[in-house]
Amino acid sequence: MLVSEPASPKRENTISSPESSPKKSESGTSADSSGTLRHRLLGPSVQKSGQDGVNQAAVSEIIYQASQGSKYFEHQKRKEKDLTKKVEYIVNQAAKVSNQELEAAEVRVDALIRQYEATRDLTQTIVHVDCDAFYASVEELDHPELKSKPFAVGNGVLCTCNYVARKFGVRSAMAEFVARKICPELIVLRLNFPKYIEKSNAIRMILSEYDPRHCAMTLDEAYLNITEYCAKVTKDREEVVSEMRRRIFETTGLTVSAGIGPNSRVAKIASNVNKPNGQCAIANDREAVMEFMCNLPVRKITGVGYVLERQLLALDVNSCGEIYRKSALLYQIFTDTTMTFLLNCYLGLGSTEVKPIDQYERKSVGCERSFRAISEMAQMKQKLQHVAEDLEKDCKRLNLAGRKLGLKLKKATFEQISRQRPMPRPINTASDFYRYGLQMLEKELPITVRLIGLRITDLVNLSHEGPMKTFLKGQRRHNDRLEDEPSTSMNIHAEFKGLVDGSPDMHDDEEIGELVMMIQGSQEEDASGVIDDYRSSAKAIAARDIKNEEELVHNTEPALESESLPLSTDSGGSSTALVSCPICGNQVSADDQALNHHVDWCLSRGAIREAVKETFN
DNA sequence: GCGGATCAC
DNA sequence: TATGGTGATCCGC
Repeated sequence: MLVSEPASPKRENTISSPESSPKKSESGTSADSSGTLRHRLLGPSVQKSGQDGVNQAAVSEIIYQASQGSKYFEHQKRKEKDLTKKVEYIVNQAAKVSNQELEAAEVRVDALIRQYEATRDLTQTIVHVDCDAFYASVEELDHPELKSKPFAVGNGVLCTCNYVARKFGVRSAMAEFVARKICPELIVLRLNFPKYIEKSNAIRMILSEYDPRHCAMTLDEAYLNITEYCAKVTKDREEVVSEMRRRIFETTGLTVSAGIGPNSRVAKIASNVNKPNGQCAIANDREAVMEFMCNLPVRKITGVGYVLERQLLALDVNSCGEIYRKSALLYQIFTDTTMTFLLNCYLGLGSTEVKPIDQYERKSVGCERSFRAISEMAQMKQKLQHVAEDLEKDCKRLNLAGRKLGLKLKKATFEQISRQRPMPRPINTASDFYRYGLQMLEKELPITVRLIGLRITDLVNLSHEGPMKTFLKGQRRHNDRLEDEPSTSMNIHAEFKGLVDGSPDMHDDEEIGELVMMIQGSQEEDASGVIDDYRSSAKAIAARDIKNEEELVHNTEPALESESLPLSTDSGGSSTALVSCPICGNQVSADDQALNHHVDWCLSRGAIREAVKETFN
């Protein structure tokens, strides 16, 4: 059943003209970057829906004029120049590739394609659901009079805007002052998360009926596997999704768009096709999938951003189908990782597994803040302190500590620098964050910064139980662990990477007990001996090197953060006493664990972070 | 392992 | 006058 023969009929002959790229006439140093710079300044949401009648050239000119001369503008200009240089380099490299090399590459690429093709799974029906202009639509429910007026949600930078505003060329991620130049009558509302969270929960409640294990990526986006549901109700998948969308609209007043396909990649891309308030289904059929992908502009592929698009275009790869046409050349230019990613896109392959977001293990937690550029130490200390306190809050809430601390600075010029340092022990307090962060900051002086951020990695999970229980648990035997906590995010990472069982991805219980004591106990000063002991006992970090094969490339799977659970998904099923969530006001099981979990989710920065999301729609 | 970059949202 | 915050991953050294 595995068709090894690529469907795409033609592949560009290796003996193709080396001088076939017409647009290289301009020597790109600085003169031609004006055009691409405008493109860059336009931002990431240009090709999104709702901008049909927009005069992009005029909008682009206004943005350019409004930005010109600012530090931000100059930084973008530098970056654009660098990129142009890099693209030129790549084109030069491409010209040097010999026909012999191309032929050899062709053989390898074909082998790769056969290998990937063999993984194709057309048995699942995956749906990607995407709310239309989510924040804006929620606001319209409370302010119906806004429906006919251009308005946006955000603060300084727009998170999203309604479709009226989009007609003017207003977009998400646009600076507010720029947006007002484009659309002087624009109304800007501030973010109101409790409202968005509540609506999001209501939507997820409905999604759960179609797939209790759906994956809520953000407040306004989710993946479902409706294979089982369709079988159960013996209904057509399009009918099912249509009904689901109708129900969402009837109960929340919000419209959503959906994509249906054999895997998440196809579903995700398809959900944008008939936005807003539409759906698009791609049959679980190899030809249908390949055809759908074939004419897709490369920028529409999730994972292809501004930079990769520029590089692909320079190699005359405009559409997804052209990836195959140029695959031998691409193989010589890009890394294996990128090549794997591109070929999987061309083939329309993707993940067919959907699982709840809380099954993913968080790898870092951080906090950063922008402000007017400063250079005095006293002021920087104050900002650092503030960031450290915010980070502590998140750590406490998530019950995490970190073995490494990272400092991020953005200079007044918008140039960013980051410094990272292993800690003598896992840390999770503001005072530690501040102290060690300050040490790193001092090494960068003198400096003028407009942003300071702190982030911890190499996380230690302190959750579930208090230190005592954890300590006791540490005394037990290895075997006890398995039947213990069925759901927690401990070993999921390993499972995710296909390691499943004996993977030493996390620390075992003994280590955790030890860690808790170290953190809570010797808060002061680095008992170096003890620490070295601890560190040397740390297990080998598997995981990283395993991605050699298979996808996992460019976010094949959603890599997400922490807790996400709707209401009363509570599996204990015990007494179902309900209380009101203090955050969203919804009814939640009064069960301690369930309630805590829900509140955690409600407060989650992951949810709040949505503030700045919706980089499109 | 670190720092810079890219990407998503 | 003026352009976000959180998290992940990849790549080159």
